[in-house]
Amino acid sequence: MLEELRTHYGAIFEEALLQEINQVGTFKDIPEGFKLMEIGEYVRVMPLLISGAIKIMRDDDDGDELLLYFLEKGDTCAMTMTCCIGQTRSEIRAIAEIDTKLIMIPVQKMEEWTGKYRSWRNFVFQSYHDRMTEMLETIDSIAFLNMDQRLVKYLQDKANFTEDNVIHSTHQEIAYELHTSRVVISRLLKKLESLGKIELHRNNIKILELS
Amino acid sequence: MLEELRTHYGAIFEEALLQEINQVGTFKDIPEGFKLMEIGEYVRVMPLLISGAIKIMRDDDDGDELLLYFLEKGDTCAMTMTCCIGQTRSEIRAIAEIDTKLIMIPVQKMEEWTGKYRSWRNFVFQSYHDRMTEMLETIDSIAFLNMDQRLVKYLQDKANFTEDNVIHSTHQEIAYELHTSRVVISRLLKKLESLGKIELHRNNIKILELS
DNA sequence: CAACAAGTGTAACACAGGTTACATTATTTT
DNA sequence: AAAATAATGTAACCTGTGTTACACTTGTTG
Repeated sequence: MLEELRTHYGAIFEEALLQEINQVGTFKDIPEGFKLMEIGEYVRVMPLLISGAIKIMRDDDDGDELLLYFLEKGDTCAMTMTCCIGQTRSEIRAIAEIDTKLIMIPVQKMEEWTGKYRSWRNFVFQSYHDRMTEMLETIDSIAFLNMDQRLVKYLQDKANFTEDNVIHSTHQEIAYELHTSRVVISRLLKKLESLGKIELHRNNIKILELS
Repeated sequence: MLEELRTHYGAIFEEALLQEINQVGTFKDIPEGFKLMEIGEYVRVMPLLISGAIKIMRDDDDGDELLLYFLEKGDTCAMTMTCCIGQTRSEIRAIAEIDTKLIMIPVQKMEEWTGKYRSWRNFVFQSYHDRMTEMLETIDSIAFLNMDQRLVKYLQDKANFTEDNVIHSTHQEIAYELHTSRVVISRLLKKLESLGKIELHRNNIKILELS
């Protein structure tokens, strides 16, 4: 584990901290689709991503849902920290988008390290900042963009972080994440196809040239 | 200043920290409408609110804007911290909604205190958490609610934190904050009035019974 | 292989809310 | 007081997108 830890966090954490993480952290392999966190659950561990991607969704009581952002390698769940400290429940749902490797850190350590390691503090603050920025981008999208623009952005983003120009999603799945209906997504995708920007197949969408 | 500081922050900060804040902080009286921060500006100080309210707006390049949330007494601008540390530019615009008293803390101190005072760390983390939660609420509103529901929520929120059931805004101002047009707001307000929930006057709206 | 489920394509319609245009009323400026 | 400006009221219209309904295709299961 120490090896992978060093690869992804060696540049930002000091040696002593790396050793501590190696000691108290638990390495986990998470399969695609696994639910890591449900709304309303208490948070007891903090994840440090090694590889893969975790989808963060917002849900309301009426079954409405919306994709907020993805966590990738080098990221952590910023909300986890304060949820732990403040003993509050999770506001979001976290699902492995693809197979994912991560290290689980127990709550108490996080608190301890914040006083002890400057690099840890900076990491936590940076994480907060990154997540804030992504929330702002999400707000920009839903407030200022039309559905067709949001869809294009969604396809681009997904192709980027999966490093695959074929997106393995059904129209229904995309509709859930953008909080719209399947018919609307099918309609807009068809328009994109007729513009020569994508190719539609069953269960997957090939991106030709979106930008 | 120490007195007011103690009133609002005495319960959460340790004595030594209160003393330090008193020494290095600058007390400021901000008049209603004053712009504290513009998008793209560098952030050099961190505000601690004593009283009043600060409106945080998101803008895009095309002149679109949207109200994100309000800061009140006991709050601070969470984004400020990491903007300072990371030397990045502000992503948001901050305007005094009403006359506001606050204490400005220079950047270097914040960093120092984070290592030195546990109470300061907790305060900063709590602030991040609160702001995150408010951003999520904003997302809920724009993603899951209709404009009439958002308007009602807006009126309620505003009446709450100004502790005044008369809202001193024009329809145009409300339209900007909810990112819609004046005509739409006028239309919906008129409907609320005909339902006996509000009373419309020039430059102000009296809330009768919204919930 | 028949039956079924899942995924997609498409038409027809409904409606919230954005746009344009103009009238009316209140307030400020000259 | 006249003129200009700001705020509001309202009608008529347009568009994006959500909804319903149904056909068709592909893969799966008994």
